[in-house]
Amino acid sequence: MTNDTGGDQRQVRANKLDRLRDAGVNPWPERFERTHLLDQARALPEGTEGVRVCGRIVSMRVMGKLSFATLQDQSGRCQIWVQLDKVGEDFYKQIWKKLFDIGDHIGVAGSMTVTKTGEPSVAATEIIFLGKALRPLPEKWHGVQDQETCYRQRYLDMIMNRESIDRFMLRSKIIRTIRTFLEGHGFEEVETPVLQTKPSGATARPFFSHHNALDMDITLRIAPETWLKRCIVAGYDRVFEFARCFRNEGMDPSHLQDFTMLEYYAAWWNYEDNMRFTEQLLQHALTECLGTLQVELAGEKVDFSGEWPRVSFKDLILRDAGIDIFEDNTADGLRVRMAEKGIELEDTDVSTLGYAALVDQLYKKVSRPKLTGPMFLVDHPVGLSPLARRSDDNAAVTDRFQLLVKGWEIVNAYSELVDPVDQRQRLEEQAAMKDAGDAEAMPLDEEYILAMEYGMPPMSGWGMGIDRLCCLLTSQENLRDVVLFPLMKPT
RNA sequence: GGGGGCGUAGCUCAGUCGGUAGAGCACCGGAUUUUUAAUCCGUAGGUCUUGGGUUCAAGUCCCAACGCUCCCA
Repeated sequence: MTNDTGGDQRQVRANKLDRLRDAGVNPWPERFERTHLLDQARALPEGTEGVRVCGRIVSMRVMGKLSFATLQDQSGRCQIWVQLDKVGEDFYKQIWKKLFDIGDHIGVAGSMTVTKTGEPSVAATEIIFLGKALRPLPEKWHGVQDQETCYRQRYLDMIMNRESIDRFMLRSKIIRTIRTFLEGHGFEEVETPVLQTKPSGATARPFFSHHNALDMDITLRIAPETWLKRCIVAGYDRVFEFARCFRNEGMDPSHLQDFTMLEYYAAWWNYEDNMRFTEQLLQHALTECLGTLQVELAGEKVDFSGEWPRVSFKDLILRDAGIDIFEDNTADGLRVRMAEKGIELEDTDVSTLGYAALVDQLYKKVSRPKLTGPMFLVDHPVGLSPLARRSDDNAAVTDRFQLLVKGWEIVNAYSELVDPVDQRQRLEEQAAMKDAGDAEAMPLDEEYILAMEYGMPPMSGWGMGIDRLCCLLTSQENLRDVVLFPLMKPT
């Protein structure tokens, strides 16, 4: 080939594809018999024979009769050493030099060698073509820097940026570690429906869809909660689910519409048992996955060791705003005192909020951003927690906790409400708020109350944003950086 | 919803006061038997996100759209 313009690198590679076929080389063969991952090969003693490795070519240093190339697989990288008189002159000059590109997949058979510069290398006696890449990889030194490309073409990000693939491997390990821990503590993994006839288990705006066969509008689940509690009614002692959930709300670095929530329910526990278990679970996960209980996030040290402080909702707001939220627990009373303290909630129509929603907004405004944690926020007002058990000591609050880290709510849990009469009443209040225009309020779910009426044991339930936890443990500040393929608008 | 930043070769980035579109890597041709950001010689590669406008002249200034991003709410 002489007059190739080189302008269109894809066209150049497409031409090489034809020439590979002309030379009798299958550009996409079906398999390769491998003996070692690349990092395993690197660790082999010098002189080991019969080594067969494979991977993607990520760099090539080609000379007249001798070449080096670096292969990459999931485990890492290893250099290969290609010598003209070992692989044959025709192959070296016509196939290897002319038709192999960075980005292609190849297999190499040979023996382990260490080069003069001390680099472990597979000295090739045979090179097997395993897959043509029609497009060039990004630049070898800088890789892909563009955030948009990293999200839209995550595979490029992961090919080029080792820390990116490491981050996703760590996410898998975190999930694996937690799953194993739960299984080791008597929890059964179950799967519950994503398609729902009405959203429940949280206060959030759902996605809507349509079921054609039943000609029925449906929503995607916003939480697996009421299904998992039905499992406890059914007789499971402890259940959990890694549940993909969907909430049709605002999108920012700490909220995605499509996210993974781990929920578990344990019969016979209360929320205090659950707080202690939460400490064990997360301390175990941190130790296993990071080897430390000190996590640095955005330049701030977060220490997960020991027992984490418990702070009540009331005390927290009293501390940060000087307001006792229970002194006059009406929306109007709270509005008056917020005005006295000069606290304004921009962009929110304060006059329409109910008491509970107002407390929630106040907390998000004056307290949540300041919290580094880890800290258990406890004793939430009843109106904020329609599915949580009312405290026996104070009917205005629930036996609930949230784990806060860096202003993020990582865990939400409570002693579950198992009283079907109280439950009905509270869902009726929610339904009334929904009728009054609160899009987040929970509708009344008769099917769920029916299940409750068959009898529930005392139990404590727990939910954790897996994506947020992964951000914490990988020192990321944007959820999209721990999601393989985040939703992007079409270009 | 409001505000800021960004969009130039496959990738990473320059581009001055508005005056011929630049580099490195990658690619293409050649040389090269211990390289590892290989080296050396020679080439080629552009709808400057899109659409309007101002101007003798726009990557550059103005307006709008699209996409990404950050902050505020």
